[in-house]
Amino acid sequence: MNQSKILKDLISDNLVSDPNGARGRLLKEAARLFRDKGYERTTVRDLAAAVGIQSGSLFHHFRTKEEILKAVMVETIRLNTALMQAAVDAAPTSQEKLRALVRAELESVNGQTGEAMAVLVFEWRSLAEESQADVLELRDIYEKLWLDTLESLRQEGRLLADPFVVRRMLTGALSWTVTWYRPERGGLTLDGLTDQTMAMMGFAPGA
Amino acid sequence: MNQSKILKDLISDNLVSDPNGARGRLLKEAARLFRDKGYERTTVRDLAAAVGIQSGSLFHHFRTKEEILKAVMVETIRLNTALMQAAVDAAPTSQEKLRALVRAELESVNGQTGEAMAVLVFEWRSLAEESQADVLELRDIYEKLWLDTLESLRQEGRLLADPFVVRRMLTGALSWTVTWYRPERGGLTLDGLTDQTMAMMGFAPGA
DNA sequence: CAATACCAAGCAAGCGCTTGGTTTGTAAAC
DNA sequence: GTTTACAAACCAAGCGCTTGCTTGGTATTG
Repeated sequence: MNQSKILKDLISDNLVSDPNGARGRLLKEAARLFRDKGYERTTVRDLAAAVGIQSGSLFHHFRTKEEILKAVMVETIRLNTALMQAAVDAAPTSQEKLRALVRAELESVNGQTGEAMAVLVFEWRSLAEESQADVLELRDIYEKLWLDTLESLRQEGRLLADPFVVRRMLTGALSWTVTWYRPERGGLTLDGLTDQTMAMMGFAPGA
Repeated sequence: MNQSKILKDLISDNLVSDPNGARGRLLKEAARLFRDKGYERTTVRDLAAAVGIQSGSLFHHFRTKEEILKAVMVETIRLNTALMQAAVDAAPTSQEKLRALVRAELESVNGQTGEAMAVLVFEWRSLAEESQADVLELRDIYEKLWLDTLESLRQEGRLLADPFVVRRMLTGALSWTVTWYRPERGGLTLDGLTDQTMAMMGFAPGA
């Protein structure tokens, strides 16, 4: 199952918005603005201007500004859970599953959905506590993918550290790439960056 | 040279504010508030109330709110550069130097100066661009400590990945601990967490 | 008696959001 | 194939509130 097929399925199930529709376009622009300027510094007037409507008209689609932030996060997490699930299923061994997860997360963070993923990481505090709980529930689903894979490696003796700790370290390390990784300069590709991440943990490429 | 000696030297050189003075107390409270609520959500009235003065009186000590943010960052980076320098100097081998750096950064992030370090990481965007340049200059000094150490390990064949990439991965991973590491629960000490970090990279403890 | 530290009051600007009314898309009714 | 009906999408205006910061004056300190 390829990536665009996964996206289409989610759209037809109403789990993520069609990026060509009004709602989807707004969420895309919102993600970009929230990442670039931060949620607090982005005004509803900025958001409205980005999609060419008046600020008041936003509230026809969303009840509050915070609902926009939550929608960005929820839809992003849904899409990426599906992508990661597919990546894991396609890989045969534990080490290859880990590589697939690292690669998928790097792509989430630095690719198409990068803006939204950055928002998920850096604008967490701006979500109301009640909304945080809802999003956390979704996040647990895909955290399990990581933990199962890391647990297998641990049992195979190929990982020295605690899977829980490693997952959290990787969350930080991979998310942080959004602040410095620029594929257009330096010649480091996403595959190259994936190899470097694996190498950092002592996994030689192709082994 | 122990930690409180280092702090005292910096204070007498006017490089960091005495935490008992008016300015130092404000910066400490500011760091806490900025970490807890974010820079934008923290008002000058919040800051003033935290040290028991009127909001207008803040501007007797600082010209703008942003100047407070910058001061938090600059003083934190100065202190931690000095602490890291001491930690590296005290360790004999490359691996022990790396362990000392990891340990020192974990302590910066999760210990006394943790609030300010979290601000340095997560409130970066709220700094005006001009201020960012000033702080970046200071940061380069202590980044060099890391790169020199990682470069040595690389040449010894004990590190498979590129030092630049590893340092950035570690920046993310270690900073991120501030969002989940709670020494009071779970029984994982800072030393334990340091061991886990080293183990993740394939360095067994005490080797 | 000067400098430093502070207070009380408030201003101008910007914020999220509301309101009442108009346009646009769609599809059944005639 | 034009008319009617109606909801969805949007605009223009602005309200009530909060924001960072200023001002003019008063204690406090060496």
